[in-house]
Amino acid sequence: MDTVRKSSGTVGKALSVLDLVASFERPVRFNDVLEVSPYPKATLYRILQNLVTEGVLAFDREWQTYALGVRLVRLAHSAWTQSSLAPVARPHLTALSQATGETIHLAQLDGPHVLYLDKRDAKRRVNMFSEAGKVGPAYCTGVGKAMLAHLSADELDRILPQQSYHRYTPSTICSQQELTVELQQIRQDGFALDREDHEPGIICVAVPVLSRSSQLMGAISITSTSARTSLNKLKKFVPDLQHAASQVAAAAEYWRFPDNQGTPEKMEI
Amino acid sequence: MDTVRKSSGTVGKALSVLDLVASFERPVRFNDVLEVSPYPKATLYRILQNLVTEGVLAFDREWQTYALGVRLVRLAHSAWTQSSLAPVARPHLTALSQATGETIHLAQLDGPHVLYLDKRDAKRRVNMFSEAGKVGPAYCTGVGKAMLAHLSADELDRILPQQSYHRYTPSTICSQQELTVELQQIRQDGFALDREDHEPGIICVAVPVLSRSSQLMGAISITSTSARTSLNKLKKFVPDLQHAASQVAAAAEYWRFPDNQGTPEKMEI
DNA sequence: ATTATAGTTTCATTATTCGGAACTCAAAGG
DNA sequence: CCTTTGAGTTCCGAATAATGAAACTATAAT
Repeated sequence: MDTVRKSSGTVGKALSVLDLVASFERPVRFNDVLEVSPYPKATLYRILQNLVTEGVLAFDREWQTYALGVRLVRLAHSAWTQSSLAPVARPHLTALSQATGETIHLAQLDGPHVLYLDKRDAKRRVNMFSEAGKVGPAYCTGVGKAMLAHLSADELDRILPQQSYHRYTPSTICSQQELTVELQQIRQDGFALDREDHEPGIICVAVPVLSRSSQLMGAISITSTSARTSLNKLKKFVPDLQHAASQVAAAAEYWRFPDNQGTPEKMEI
Repeated sequence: MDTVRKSSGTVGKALSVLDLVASFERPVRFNDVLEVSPYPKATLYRILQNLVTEGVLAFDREWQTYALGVRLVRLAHSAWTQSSLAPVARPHLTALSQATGETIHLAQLDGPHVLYLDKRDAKRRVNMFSEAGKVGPAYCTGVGKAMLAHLSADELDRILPQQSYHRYTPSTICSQQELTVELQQIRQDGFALDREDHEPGIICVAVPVLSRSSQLMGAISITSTSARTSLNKLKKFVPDLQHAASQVAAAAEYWRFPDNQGTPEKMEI
């Protein structure tokens, strides 16, 4: 189902096992993993042991189960802080959320999937599939389509075939052809719409976050329900979204600029 | 400074490089990493390349920098969801926060450090990886001491020498001897106090989360400022804390119980 | 033109990993 | 009580991947 990454080296294999354990969404026994893993018993055993000694998997003696370890949470904190748009985008998301009163999402691409990095809830609570760290499909979400539309042809060729094109709702885009047409439109408009593509009753408008050199950095969206508002009303927020996106892009680019600390002492002399 | 984990296998080396990159708290150039890494140029180069192809490091072509990749955020989301106390503790933390109006922390041990898994601010909720995922010292925080007090002698022998015993404030416990005495007291009392050990003006009371078999699972704390309240007043919350801790422990143990799905079909026949 | 610095590639050597097979252990079945 | 079964663990020669000194390239500084 979920595309397995090419796991070339030893590290790749270890990470693929980590993904395998993650995919169970509960602590698993050795045999559970063995059944779905491509590795022979002895090999898998050793890989699991390594991961446990490295603290990236946790082994529960009592239950004899493996689960993802806390070391990952620590690493993710660093990842969130240092690598992504998330920290610089924070105040802008809050501002958007307060200005619109709707749910705001910040996302990046993780391979062929959308990965949600941050979220602001509307005052009124909407029950929805998404929290920081969660992944979702790219071909049928607002942020996903906004990002796909701004990838290079090469990257699209690699990523589009990896989409599942599952029909979540009657309005889901279910083929690469349809998607390609939609992406063309999105590129022209500068924003993407989610017309209940992914969840019935959930609509959204999204814009990409692009660097000065038009490199894709991520996407921001405003989400609501068709009961409360309409796509046309949501579209009114596009300028705000675009403003926020450019602010975030500028902040992200500026943020890494001062780190030109190659040889500061020399320069001062 | 920060203790480097024993990195036995290939995976260990890769993870140690990941930690190295994380420790910069900003995107880094190859040479930055090289200078602090124990590996020769070619070796480090290959390790970094592997990590990039695996999506666990991100390489920025334009700046030629490495940063932790989003794949880690996804894994951490799974780790948070599946392995830790965090998901089951959530409602209990919220309840505590509302009952007391103070800041609540949930933490676990990650090696010798305290790793914060969740937090309730007196006022607003906190984003997942911005606060959750942070690490702190064990020997001078409420949650840290509460957890250390309930480790086995073996584990203490391993972990106590790894503490830094840095004097953050005049009241910081700065030696293993003093700490051992304090832990004895904590074991008797059933709760730990932070008497501005870590930050001036910040006080806290913490209790461990223990399984039925007295295995340490984590710790919960109520934090406040010495300006607003006192240790004696905070102590009044100990029963609430202990109640919450036992609820969380029970929930966590129950939660993994139904997964006894070894041979369900056979049993039904 | 020369030197210095950062990053990349090569390849013979060395160390790890691989995985079939054999083993332990505990529980289920006769 | 003995046998069977299956999960989990260990062994060890063969297969594979990692290692790192050195050479190389590209770019910037002198």
